[in-house]
Parts: sequence; structure tokens; C-alpha cells
Amino acid sequence: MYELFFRNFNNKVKLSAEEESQIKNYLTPKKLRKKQYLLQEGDICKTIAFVEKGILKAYSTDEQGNEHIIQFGLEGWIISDLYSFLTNEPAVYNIEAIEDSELVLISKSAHEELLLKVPKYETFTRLNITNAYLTMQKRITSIISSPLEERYAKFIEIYPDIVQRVPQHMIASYMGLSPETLSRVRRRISTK
Amino acid sequence: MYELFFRNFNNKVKLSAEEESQIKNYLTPKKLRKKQYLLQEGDICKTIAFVEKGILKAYSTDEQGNEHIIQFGLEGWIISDLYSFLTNEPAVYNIEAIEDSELVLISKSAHEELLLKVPKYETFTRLNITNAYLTMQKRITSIISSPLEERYAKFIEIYPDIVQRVPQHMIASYMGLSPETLSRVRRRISTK
DNA sequence: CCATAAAATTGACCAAAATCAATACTTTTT
DNA sequence: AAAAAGTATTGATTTTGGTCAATTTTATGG
Repeated sequence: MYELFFRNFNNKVKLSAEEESQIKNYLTPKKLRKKQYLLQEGDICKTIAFVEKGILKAYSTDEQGNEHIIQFGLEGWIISDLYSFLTNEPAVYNIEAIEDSELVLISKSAHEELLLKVPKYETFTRLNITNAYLTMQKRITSIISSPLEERYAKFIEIYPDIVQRVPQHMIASYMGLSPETLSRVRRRISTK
Repeated sequence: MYELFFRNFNNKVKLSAEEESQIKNYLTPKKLRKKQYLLQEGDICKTIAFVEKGILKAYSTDEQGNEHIIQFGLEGWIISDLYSFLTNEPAVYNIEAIEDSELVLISKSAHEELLLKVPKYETFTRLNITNAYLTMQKRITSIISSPLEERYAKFIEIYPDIVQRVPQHMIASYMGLSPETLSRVRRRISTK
């Protein structure tokens, strides 16, 4: 149980057996079926979720009811509405399973205790958030400075697994495009 | 010296006088004149810079030589090419002073030692990167889900100081727009 | 295995933003 | 104070992506 979580943790910060079992006490497993929600807009986000298995999406909805995917969460990734989690404000994102998924949940109180009691947990957190930040930064750079075809080519290069497992219109949503436009971008790329 | 830096630090994590003077040993002040560079694309980013005074911009350039601003750094903000700093890969961003500026620099070795020796520095770092992450996330959400006029309105609401002090075409660049388009957006907003 | 739903493609048309070019306005430098 | 450099606005035109609608393709649940 929690295999991937601890493999990931140990890759970043090596844990002793005692530390590992200490941390285990703070974790909760959760399974979600496809289309089930981990979080709905307006609720307070009570947990950070580490994805052991499956894929989820975090998305916001605009006035016209269109969904805009802000993040995918695959195996090994962490997904949450971090702002809501940290501030207890209502969430602006929905988090929904795209496939049947298995999660490791860390509640707010668990998170806070772990930060106080297990220094390596703070390091783990810092490294995770740093990764997430760098990923976002690359994404913005790509949005504001690369032509569409390049952006999509880069996307499939970095996330071949997402392309395999996620419907195309969700990738369009993630890229801020209509499904039709992404379809045309793909055709343009393939006819070269 | 380093007033804003330590005010900021203490707001996030309260330091004792000893800790404060210990940390001081790792800091280096630096002044930049307007248009001078802290970092040029291709160089290795050797420092994290905390802005005591002034404004800087971090930007990438595309094939056609257009610059794309990924981040502004004002008083109280941290600016760096973090990826380059952490990995020693060549920087993809240029960092340039928009006004005469005063910086507090933290070198790579200082950063690493501080992380090991001063636990509160790790917390400070974690909180900073968390803020930066949340800021980026809001920015992407806004890009992929809000109409232009709303995006600009939100921008001037959140960053009135940037609007005051930075030429408009740089804000356009930050938003991923041509200067002409931003000018027109502004006109549309003002005639309502 | 079929029926239905979901997803992707394609075409026609429309809207938004980029580009190009000219001009006005502001700031900085000398 | 004049010249130069930098900045912002405006108009005309082109390009890009969005919208709407129809059709094909693929996936899924009974």
C-alpha cells in the first residue's frame, strides 16, 4: 500500500523505516470511479491527493458552463485545489476522475502535523511544489511565446501518456483551444 | 540593509536576532541600473534575487526576436531563472532591470547551506515557492478561461503598481498580446 | 452484438487578434 | 531647447481561431 507514494518520497528524500511508518499513520487511501468527484467547486478542499493509479483532471467552469482544465493528475502526481486547501476558501476548481483511480489523501491537519513533526516532509513538500511551479512556468512560456503547432508537438513529447489516455477535447481544453481547432492543428502537423 | 528582505522573512517565519545575523552572512547586495542585466539567456543562473527596490522583468525571446515577459519582479518579490539555478542548465530567460534596482542575492552555495543549516530558511523557501505557484496558477486559469477585457481589468486590480510603473507594451507582452491589441482593449474598457 | 452515447473530423462562416503602416505623444539625452 | 529614442494610438488588412452544423468514427453499457 502507498507503494508509489513512498517510492516517490524516497527518490526525493530518503526515509528511514521508522519515518516511513510514522508518515503512514497520516495517510488515507481512497478509490474513485471514473467520473466521480474528489472535489467540487464551492466546497472547501480538505485534502491533497497523491495519485497512485489512474488519472484525474482539475478544471474550472466559466459563465457559459465551459470547462477549462487547469491540470491533469496522473500516477505519481499530486492534485488539489491548493489555494482552497491552504486558506479554507471555497474551491474554484472541480477535481474529477477520468479513469478509475486510487489516491493517497493527506488531510489538512495531517499536513500541518507532518510539517511540524517530520522535517523531511517539509522538504518533500518543497520539492513537489517547486516541480509544480516549474511545470506551470514552462506552460505559460509556451502559451505566450510558441505557435500552436509547436505547443502541441511539445505537449505530446512531454506527456505521451496523457495523449494516449485522455480524450482529445480535454487536451484542447487544457491548451485553451476549441476541440475543432486542436483537431485541425493535428491534421496540419500530420500532413507534413 | 536588507530591511525589506527581513521584514518579509519575519512575516512568514519569525527569526531570532541570532538567526537573522547568521542569514545575513549568506546575502550579497547588488545594484542594477535601468536596462542592466542580472541574467542573460544561455548563461547559468547563479543566484536567486530578492528585490529590495525597483522593478525587473524576466523574459524569453522567440525566433523572430520578440520578447515575452514571463514575470515581473517588484519590491518584495523574488526573481530568478529557477530551473537554471537548480539544475545548472543554461538559462532560457533574460532578467533585466526596468528601473534602477537594489537586490539581495543568494548564491547557489548559500542557498544550499541555508537549507541545511537554517530550518526556517527552508520554510521561507517553501512559502515563497508556494506563493509563486499559486500566482502562476491564477494566471493560467485567467488566460484559458477569461475574456481579454476581464483579464486586463483583473490585472490592473491586482497589480496597480505595475500598471503605474511599467510601459504598457511590456504588460501586453506579459499578457501574450500585441501592444496594439492591449491599447484597443483599454479603449474598449474606458468607453463603458 | 447492437444501440446509444461520446468523441473527432470537416466545412462554411464569423469574430478576434496580429500585422503593417502612419502618426501623435512622451521621455530622455545632449 | 532641440533631437532622438521610446511609447501609445489609430486605421486598414490579413490571419487565426471560434462557432455552428452536419457527418463520421469510436467507445461503452445493456
